Amino acid sequence: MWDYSDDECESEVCEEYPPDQPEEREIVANPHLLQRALDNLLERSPDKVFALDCEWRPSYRRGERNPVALLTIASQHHVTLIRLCRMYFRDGLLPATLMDFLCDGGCHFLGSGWSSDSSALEYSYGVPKETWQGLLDIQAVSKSINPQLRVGLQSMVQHYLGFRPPKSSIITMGDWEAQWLSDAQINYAALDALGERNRVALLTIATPDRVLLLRLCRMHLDGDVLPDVLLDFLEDEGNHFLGNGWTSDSSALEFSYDIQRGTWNRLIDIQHIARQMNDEMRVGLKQTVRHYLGFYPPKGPQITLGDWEAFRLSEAQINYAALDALYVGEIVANPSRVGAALRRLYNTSQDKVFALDCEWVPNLKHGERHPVALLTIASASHVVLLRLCKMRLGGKLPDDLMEFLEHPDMQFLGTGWASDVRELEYSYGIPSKTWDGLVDLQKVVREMFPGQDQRIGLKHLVWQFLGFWPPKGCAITLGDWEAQWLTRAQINYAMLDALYVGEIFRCMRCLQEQWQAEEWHMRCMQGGWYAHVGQIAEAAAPEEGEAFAEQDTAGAEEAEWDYEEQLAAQEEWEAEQQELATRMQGCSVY
DNA sequence: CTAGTTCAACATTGCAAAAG
DNA sequence: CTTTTGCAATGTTGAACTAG
Repeated sequence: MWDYSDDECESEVCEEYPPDQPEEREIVANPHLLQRALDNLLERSPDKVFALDCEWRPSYRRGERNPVALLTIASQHHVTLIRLCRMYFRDGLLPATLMDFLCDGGCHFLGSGWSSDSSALEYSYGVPKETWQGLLDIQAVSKSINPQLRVGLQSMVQHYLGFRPPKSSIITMGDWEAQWLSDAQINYAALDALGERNRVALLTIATPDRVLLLRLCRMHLDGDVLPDVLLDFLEDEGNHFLGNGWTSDSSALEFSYDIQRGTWNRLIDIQHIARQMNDEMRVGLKQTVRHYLGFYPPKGPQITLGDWEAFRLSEAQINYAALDALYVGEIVANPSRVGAALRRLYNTSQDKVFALDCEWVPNLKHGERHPVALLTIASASHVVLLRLCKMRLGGKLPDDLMEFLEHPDMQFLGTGWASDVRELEYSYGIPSKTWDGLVDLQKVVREMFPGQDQRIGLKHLVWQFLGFWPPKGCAITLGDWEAQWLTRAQINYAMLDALYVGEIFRCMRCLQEQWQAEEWHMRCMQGGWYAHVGQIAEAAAPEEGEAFAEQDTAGAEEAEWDYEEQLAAQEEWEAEQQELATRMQGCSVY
């Protein structure tokens, strides 16, 4: 049945032992001697740590699987080779004596790359995979302390033991593996290295959670209930945990060990922190702040979310009032008056930068599609509301308007303009190339902050650059834009919507000029925004800027505050890392 | 050689936000 | 209410390793 004879196998085992060979070894090929051999093994192994390995004949054909021929059980000073191939088991299952030994809760088992061995044992002798729940796979350990190192035996031996394993035929290799695993010193060496690595290698992000995962795996051996030591450690308010992309890990843990996600409420995800460290602007966002503050215990002056909101709101009132009072609005429903209105708009504008926005009756039902009802054009001081739905245009915009829109000297702005382009093309056949020169602030911000959440609506832009949350009632947005008379609220809404866009753009430009902070500069360069807006700024006349100086300084101050907060957070994080490092020292995996 | 795994890249799905 | 869009979780595939 076997390619190589039994004698050959045994002689290899006997002759090729390394110098530090075990004092005793035993080869069992008779089921009746099994109990005695196991007792003997237990007796000589005070630490009850046993390494396991299986050997079977390689299969070279699809579907062909050879049963496990040899099971090696090794303690520090004793190796027992159980020649399963020589034994006859009545029901094809391993004898109870062996199974009892393997399931003994008082013993600790080790393996290397055990998954393949366990599947082979299951196939050969019906050993259920659950038997190995408490087995510690040193490949996993090695991976957790040194993810770069290959988990092959060659690499691991060389790394942990400092010499190259004898490279020879498959047989010697296999036997050497048995010997290698049997030597508990190796395991100790590996685990010693683990403790050491834990201290220094904590920065390698994968380490903490892998180690923690191993602990769980290890603890599970001793009983179905999670050990109190571990639970206490996890729920100890004095401990701090770090993770990297923890969401997926926590779900895996929940699935595997039924650990509640709530356990990780206090866990700090380094990915989040890192993202915020690199990005000063987005920290101002409400959601990010909530997230941010939610993770850090209140320090110094208590800054709650409510306080934040209050702080913002006071500014919001100022801004909102200023915006509302500053602008002159004009509603045009007569095609013949479009030209005059646009000329007024053009003449009162100093920088020739115009913000555009469209409104239409919402398509509430499937297949419904309403034409654009209102086109809002805003300069820095004037707003023109063109009620296209009242002009009886017959699917074509007035020439004056088209001329205005296609004028090369003017700069147009929009946010999320893609959908507006679609609607305008559908309603009035405006070719999309008309908008080639249009700056979409949404796109600009997306370029500025790569890697951030790209779902940036006008609401967020206003918050980010103007410092308050615009009131955006659904009732107005979803209202009837084709009504005979627009309500005051609708007019306000439409005006502000367009004005916000213009204000944001001017705020950006002022920030660009005023804020010489290095990060900002870098970010602008990176995002290509500098070139984008800078070009426009050069072409256009200088901005009067008086009305907005207040806002800009406020924005700059705030950004600076955020930046300082981040520095503090970074220091705190580093301190926590230190603490964690010392803490992890005390919690070796084993 | 085959079987099993791990990890990446890619596609798919569901969800939340934003738009009117 | 519908639609679109990006994100995050999930599923799938294939290459690279490791095992005998």
